[in-house]
Amino acid sequence: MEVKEAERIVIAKPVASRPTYSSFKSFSELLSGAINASPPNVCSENIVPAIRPKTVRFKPVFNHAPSATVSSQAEQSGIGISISSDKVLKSDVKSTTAVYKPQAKLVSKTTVSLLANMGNFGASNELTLQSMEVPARPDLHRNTQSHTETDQTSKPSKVGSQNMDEDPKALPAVANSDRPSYDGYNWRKYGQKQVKGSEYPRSYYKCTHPNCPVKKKVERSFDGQIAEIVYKGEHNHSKPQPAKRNSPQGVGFSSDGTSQDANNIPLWSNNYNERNEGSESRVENCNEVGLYIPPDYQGKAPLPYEHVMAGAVNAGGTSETSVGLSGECEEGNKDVAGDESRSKRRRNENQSSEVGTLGECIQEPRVVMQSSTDSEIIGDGFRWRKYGQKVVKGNPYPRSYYRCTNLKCNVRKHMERASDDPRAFITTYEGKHNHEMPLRNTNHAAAAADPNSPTIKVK
DNA sequence: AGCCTTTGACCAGCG
DNA sequence: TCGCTGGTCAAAGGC
Repeated sequence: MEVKEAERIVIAKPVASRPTYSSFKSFSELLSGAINASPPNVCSENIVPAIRPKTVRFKPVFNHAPSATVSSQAEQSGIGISISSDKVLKSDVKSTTAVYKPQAKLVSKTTVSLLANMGNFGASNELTLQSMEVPARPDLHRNTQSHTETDQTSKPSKVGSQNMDEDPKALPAVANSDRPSYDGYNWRKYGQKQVKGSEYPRSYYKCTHPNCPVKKKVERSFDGQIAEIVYKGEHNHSKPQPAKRNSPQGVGFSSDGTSQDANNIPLWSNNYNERNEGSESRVENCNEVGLYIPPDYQGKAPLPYEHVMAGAVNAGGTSETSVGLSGECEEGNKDVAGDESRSKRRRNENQSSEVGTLGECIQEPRVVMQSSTDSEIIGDGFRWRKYGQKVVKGNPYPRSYYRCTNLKCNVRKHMERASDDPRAFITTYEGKHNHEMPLRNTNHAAAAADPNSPTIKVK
């Protein structure tokens, strides 16, 4: 376990400084570009049309760059974002967790609270929300999947739960972290296993759609935070319609993770459906940016940078924009809890509000605010609107949810701070951009060029 | 009744 | 060829 993180960490280590927005963009842009475009560059492998959501874990260094956003940090730091998740290291694609360690600063509770206010979402599905440790805004962004992605461990899991305190109903969504359904697809968990290299158990999910080959692997921290999410394959169907099960709990991410959430949760729901989560492939080796992505990494989470960047961006904006959903925090833990019966978990989670410790967590009613502002954040080259924020049970830090502002684009991303390692940000991308990057200016190039910008190294 | 989670066991790939 | 590890299967149980 330890090892794992270490590895992850290794992956990206942004410098403490916060990325400036600009830089951020560039970086992100690069990333985004990579993502979107399937540039000829490198990606020799398959071009996956669909975006694969990836979970990246960033670990910000706590240098505090107060203002620096993660992204910037990354850039500045010259992060090298190397992807070295264990898996990555290994050869396999497996988990792709890129760890990025921006120096995020921890934010005071106040900040947190603010953030929280913004929205606490609990995402629970895949993502677990992390507590609000929030770094100042930028930091907020945590990149997941993965899913992954909270930290009860290190932090008082309680915190996360706090949110949950709400009524079960209110929290409805507490979804199970297990499933990542927030992406709009329905998933069935078919296995869970403790993987050698990773600290957390890995859960295996299959898209419940009849002929859909898509599978996803999610590693969740004890907190429920998603440490890593790896998608395989592309959905050969549209997203299921929202109405599904009921989630007793309510909206949000259902415990099941399945689409329920979507249904239930109006807020999110809009987006829930994302497109494909995964394409099988991975990200392929290359980013558009030209960064080389290790095969292993492929398919997995997005590059750290992105997240980072995004995070930074978001961060800036996050608070502002973010909408907060409250409630659901807990879900993420599901897996964690795993063993417990779901029902119990759900109940407990929802009901129990033990949590609450941190003021941060906001127990807010599920409600949701939709992001009022549409703050559009541009981090990775795409414009993102924060539509939710939630504290996940295990993670004291809030998770922020972003959608691509492009009307036709269903891509979403979740960012959160790893509960187990506040310094780490986890970003999970879902879906694939079906449009070009809005920002062309940005400094992708620059970023790329920027020595500070993280570099991805592949084997 | 249907669907999902849990979990131990089994299988396949790789070194 | 053996052992390890990851991924998947499938029974049991719950909602």
